[in-house]
Amino acid sequence: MNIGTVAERSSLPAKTIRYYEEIGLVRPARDSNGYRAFSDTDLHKLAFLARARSLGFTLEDCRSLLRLYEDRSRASADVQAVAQEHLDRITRKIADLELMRATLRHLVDRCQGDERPDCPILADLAGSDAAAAEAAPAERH
Amino acid sequence: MNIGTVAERSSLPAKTIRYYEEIGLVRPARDSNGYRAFSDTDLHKLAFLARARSLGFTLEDCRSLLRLYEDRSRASADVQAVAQEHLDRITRKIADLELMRATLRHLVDRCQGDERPDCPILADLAGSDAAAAEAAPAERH
DNA sequence: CTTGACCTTCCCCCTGCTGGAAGCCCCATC
DNA sequence: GATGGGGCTTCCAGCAGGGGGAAGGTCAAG
Repeated sequence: MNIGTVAERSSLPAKTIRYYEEIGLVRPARDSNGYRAFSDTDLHKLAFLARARSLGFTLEDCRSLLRLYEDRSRASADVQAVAQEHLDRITRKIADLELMRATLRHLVDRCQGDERPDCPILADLAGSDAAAAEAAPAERH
Repeated sequence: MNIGTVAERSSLPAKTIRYYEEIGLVRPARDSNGYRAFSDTDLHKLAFLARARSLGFTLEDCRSLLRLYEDRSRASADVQAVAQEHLDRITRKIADLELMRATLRHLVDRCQGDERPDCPILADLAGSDAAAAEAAPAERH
């Protein structure tokens, strides 16, 4: 298979596939004309990568997962550990974003949104203590 | 004020402040020795930027907000629009992450986490339809 | 034979910094 | 006056995770 076919079937852009080869995640063979020649196994790996990326794993996580996937004597605990760590990162990220969202929502709600210049959002950003005390649920320090 | 002082007071690294100057967010004067000479206004702007960044605004958002902040004839609606758009981005991001989290949590919970190789996490990533149908709350398409 | 769709490599661009090297500057100390 | 240790300056390189596009080789159809 050429890269276009594989791109379509794995739903990864060709650019991305070339990049994954560059960083050693896949190692397709080459035809005599220099074209990459992907096997079914390569395609399978790329689909694996696409799915892992869609779950938010970093490329380094993907490398580990792919190694485990190919290691028939792996321990499922090792896979679980990678996934659990990622899960924790996601949970922390969500918590961060929810804090931001709460603060922003509060500020946006309090802003009149008219043609006048007075704005609690800018007041908060400018560090007005009154604005901070009154408008921001997230603490400032 | 020299950059070190300003860095401390704005709680931004000196490197970051130089970067903000490079992209035109601040324009400190220069002493005869070439050192950056920050005014109170510069410091104020940097603190504004630090706060806006901590709320997750992009640097381009920051540029807009700073312009509005300095425009005494601004309409608060314009500020609100920037913040609302950012709020929407955050909300979408949280939704994405929550989808990932639900799927991952499900997979991690179903994995035995022992020394055996069988693992629903890898089965899902590998696109096993059985694993997908049974293990993944997030749809695959 | 030409056209157009592929494919190749190459390098720069993005966001938002961070680290490091090489080289001034300034103040204190010996 | 030399020296030492901070500061400060610039520039260069790099991180993730690719995207855009140029310049050129290849291949099958008409």
